[in-house]
Amino acid sequence: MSMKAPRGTVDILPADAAKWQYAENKIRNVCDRFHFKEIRTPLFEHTEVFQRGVGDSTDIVQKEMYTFEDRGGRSLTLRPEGTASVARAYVENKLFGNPNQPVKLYYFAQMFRYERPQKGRMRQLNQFGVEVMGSADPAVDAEVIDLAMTTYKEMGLKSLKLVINSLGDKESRNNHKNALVKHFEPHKEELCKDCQTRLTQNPLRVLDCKTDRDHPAMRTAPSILEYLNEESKIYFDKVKEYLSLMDIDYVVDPNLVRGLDYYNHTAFEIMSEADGFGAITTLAGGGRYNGLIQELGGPDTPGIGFGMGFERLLMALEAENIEIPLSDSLDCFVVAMGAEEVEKEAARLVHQLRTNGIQVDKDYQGRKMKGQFKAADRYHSSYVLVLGEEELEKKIVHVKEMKTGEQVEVPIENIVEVIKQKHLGGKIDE
RNA sequence: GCGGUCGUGGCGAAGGGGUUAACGCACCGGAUUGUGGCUCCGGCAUUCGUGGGUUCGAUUCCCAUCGAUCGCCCCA
Repeated sequence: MSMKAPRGTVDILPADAAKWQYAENKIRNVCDRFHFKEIRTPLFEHTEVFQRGVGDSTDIVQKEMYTFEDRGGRSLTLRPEGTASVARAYVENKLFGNPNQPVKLYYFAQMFRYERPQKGRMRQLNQFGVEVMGSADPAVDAEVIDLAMTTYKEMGLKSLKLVINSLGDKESRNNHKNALVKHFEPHKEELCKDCQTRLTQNPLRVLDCKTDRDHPAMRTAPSILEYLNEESKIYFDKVKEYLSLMDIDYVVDPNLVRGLDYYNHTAFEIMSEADGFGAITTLAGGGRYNGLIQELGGPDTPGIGFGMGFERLLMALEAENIEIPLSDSLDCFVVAMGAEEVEKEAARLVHQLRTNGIQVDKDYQGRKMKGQFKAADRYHSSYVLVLGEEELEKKIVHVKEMKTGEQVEVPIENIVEVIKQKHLGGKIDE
């Protein structure tokens, strides 16, 4: 086969699409209760939106973006994440002028990142995400985390771990950064290559390194939490307090460093602890980004949000053996057997039933009667309507209830009525 | 971007340099002249991811490439 979906992309076939719909409906329901509104932004943006929004030094911008030039010579990029786009929309549409602050938004969107695919990592991925812009209340941080946790819990997930940290405000971050450099500088030669470059570009990341995790200097490295100034510390304490009173369990991990430049204060990740989940355990991640909106040309506006991987959500459901209730049924299957006149009447009948709110299908493969019944059985059809030469002549149709095997004769003109009564009762709205 | 494993019919899965590439499931047809879920019989021919090489001959050996998968980096 030469025509294949591009690497890192997949087709979501009907059986799976039903699961997606189920999960999406659940999530929309949660968002509705939290009073979040949906926003849809373009699939691509000017490349600069991500360069400035996400940050030039990040992996995403440096090596993962799908960037192309359009026919007008503009540099565009398929969105690699959601926050920068939403922030751009917030600024461009002057949502900061809306009296309903904070603006609470959610989105379902595909993201694109040029990475090596593996389980739970695709080049085109789907995220559910949330952004709250316009409030610096720590209770909002808790609300956003609550929304994510509620979503997972209502899907039935149990093996979850919420990890939080504070990156502090600008002053705290700078002080910590300087302390880190000072701390690791004497050991620079002993650290891995990546860490040596991290030390100059983004010292925070050194703490996250797995290669050097056992280096003695790691243990004694200055924690960001020790460098939080009074204001940042109070803020973080309040977030934790709100989480506690909502009965949301969390673990503070001072080494949790989110990969995007725009984060400050609260950062969090939700991970799966289910057995055999794979190497990638992060289900969702997010944090506060108080400088981002200003960076994109808007007023100085605080914000916080998260991105939740949809593929990973479904993986987690599978890992915890959570069944998704899927309905795979059919009200009626019309079996037609005979000359063209019969086929014509069958087509008319199918149409008539459908326009009366009944779910109907028929055979189009030229199957014999037995084959048509087998098909009806595969579709789990409740009823089979048999129409042949005889029936056509007598203007009737045989209605067989598949579950019981009972079969009755019904005049064609009454068929809609009878099916509705027999099977669907008052369920159908006209 | 780096490393390990793998790539046979719709699906699952044997095999191994040489006439027609097992088997199971599914599907279609027949036994049952117009009725499903059981049983029996039959059918399912363009071929062993793709390209190249070695060879008298390759699906089986070698190389490359693409893809899948697991791990590293990093993240959803």
